[in-house]
Amino acid sequence: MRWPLERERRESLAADGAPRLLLVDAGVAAPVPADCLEDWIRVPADEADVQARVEGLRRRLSHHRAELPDLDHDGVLRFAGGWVSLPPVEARLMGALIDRFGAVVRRSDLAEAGWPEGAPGRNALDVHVLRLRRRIDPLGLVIKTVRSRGYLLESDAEAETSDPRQVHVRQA
Amino acid sequence: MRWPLERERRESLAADGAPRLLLVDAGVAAPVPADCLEDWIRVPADEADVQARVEGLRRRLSHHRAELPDLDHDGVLRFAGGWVSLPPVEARLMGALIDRFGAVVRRSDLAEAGWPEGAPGRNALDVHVLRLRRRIDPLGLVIKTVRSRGYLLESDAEAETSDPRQVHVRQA
DNA sequence: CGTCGGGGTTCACGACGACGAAACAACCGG
DNA sequence: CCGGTTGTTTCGTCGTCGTGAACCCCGACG
Repeated sequence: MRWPLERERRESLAADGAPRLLLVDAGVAAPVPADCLEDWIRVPADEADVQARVEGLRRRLSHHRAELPDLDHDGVLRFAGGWVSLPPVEARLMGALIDRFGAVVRRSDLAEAGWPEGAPGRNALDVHVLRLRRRIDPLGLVIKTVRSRGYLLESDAEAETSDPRQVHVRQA
Repeated sequence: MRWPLERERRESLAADGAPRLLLVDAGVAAPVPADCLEDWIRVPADEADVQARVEGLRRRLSHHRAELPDLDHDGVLRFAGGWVSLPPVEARLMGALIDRFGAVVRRSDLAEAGWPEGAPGRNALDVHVLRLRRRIDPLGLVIKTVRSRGYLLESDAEAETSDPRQVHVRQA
């Protein structure tokens, strides 16, 4: 991406833990990388050099961090360098969503995961999904609704590239 | 260091886990970094760019091997260039927190660490955590509460990226 | 073409429990 | 006597979790 042109794009990607290569314009002070998944190069530059940096980023990405959100036994959810703590019910829901990260989890399965001893009212699940959404938002995680089928967890970087309506139709 | 002149020095430093900045001569293919603590720049280069890369490496270094707070046998806690002395009980609590730095320590485990001969009243732990918080604040250390699960020690640099719920009003 | 209803989202509320904080009493070493 | 440590009590605050209800979107149906 361009620098400093695409400043806010950099921040949103950083929040998601996505790798970034900043093409720094001449005469601009070089930015200090925010984390291990960011690099920069001054343009104009040799194409081979750019490729070398991209390859370096790619290697760090795979070797360094698992792409999956991680939920430990104490209800702490870690993702993209940040963390939040989840209360018991939401931790169990999140566990079920992570098990099928990127795929649809049916409402009944979620209810089963959240309340093994039998679910309370029907609306309880909706409310907990709402609260879970708010909680994981700062980590760059998103819970999407697939109408009348269930919910789906993904990182909001991938979320931009998919049209909700098409997902709805294509699920047949 | 020079590249490709000091090839074997690069390998020995890499083995030690030391950060490296390769100054790549013109006309030589750029090497792909072996790990997160290596970077390269093509010479001749602007001095400011070199400094930016060095700073980036430094930041990654502290990110990777986050220096742990150090607690000696006399109850002196050192971190980030400063120190405070801790009374016996709080020193034992801090020891348990450092052992699991960045992870959740259950209240029961903390109580066990603080009072091996049996815990006093129920609130004693709360109060000691409170006093510990005030003591370590000037060092840039933060004890976060993970409700109904325990406590978690981290440096306040990483704290910015985490749980936004617990932003406390700071006291004079 | 209106309206009805299912599916989802969001808010407000109440009950309960966990935690924070201050104030206080007892203790101890210099 | 004084200041620092320790433990307790008490009260206030806030997070958690279920419920009810308002609302929105959209497709079905007469």
